[in-house]
Amino acid sequence: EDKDPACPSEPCPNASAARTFDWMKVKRNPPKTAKVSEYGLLGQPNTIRTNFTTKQLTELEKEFHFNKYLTRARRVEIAATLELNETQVKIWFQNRRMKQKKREKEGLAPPAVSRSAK
Amino acid sequence: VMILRSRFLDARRKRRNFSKQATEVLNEYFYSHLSNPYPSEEAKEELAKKGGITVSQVSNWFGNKRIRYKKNMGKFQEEANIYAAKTAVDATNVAAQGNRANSPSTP
DNA sequence: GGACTATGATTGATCGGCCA
DNA sequence: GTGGCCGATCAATCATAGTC
Repeated sequence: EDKDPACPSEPCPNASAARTFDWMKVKRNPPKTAKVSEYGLLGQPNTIRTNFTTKQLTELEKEFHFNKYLTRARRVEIAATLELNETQVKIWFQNRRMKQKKREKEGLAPPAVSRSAK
Repeated sequence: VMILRSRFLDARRKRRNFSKQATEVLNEYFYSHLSNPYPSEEAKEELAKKGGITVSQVSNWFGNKRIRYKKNMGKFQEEANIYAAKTAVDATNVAAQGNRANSPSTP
């Protein structure tokens, strides 16, 4: 493949910059949320970010309120009930914890019941 | 299927663009560290302070900026040239070079 | 008055590092 | 070696602000 030397010797359209640094080439592997056999044929169900339903999110949120961390058993249970991977449930809790932390750090007002219309 | 995309009342509803000052500060850092636009936690705090925004907002800004920049570098050329002239601090050796000015916590 | 673009925020998922 | 968590980041998308 080529590297696109940017402009080692070749003059760039503009006098300055426009170089391509490593961070600009970073490519993330596509999500492996594949769920083979679900549709019998691929087509393209896999890949792409999963869209959690309101119901799933509600249940996850409810569980989170009860326990910030999951046990293996509980995770399996929830995954089955909500029709999600164990990994998805695990990741959801991880992200949720980070979100909680973020809100506590800045928000100062983490929780609570929704203040009627601001 | 109901496509319940109704993110019912997200927080991102009422969004306000940053002040010119904030944008200025962020862009200056971004383009003067174009080789590695990943500010440290300390740097983010300082940028937040200078721009009058939160650290999270600084993080969001850099996240969006990096993605959008690399997605369409051409579109940012003009902007890049403008800020490139302002400050030139090639980041190749920034790591070895301490921070600028004074900082609350002693390095 | 409504496309059409710019931009800040959210979020499922990835990457690298750490630890038991 | 294996697996979960953390912190940071990516990448796609959402919803609004701004422009014409």
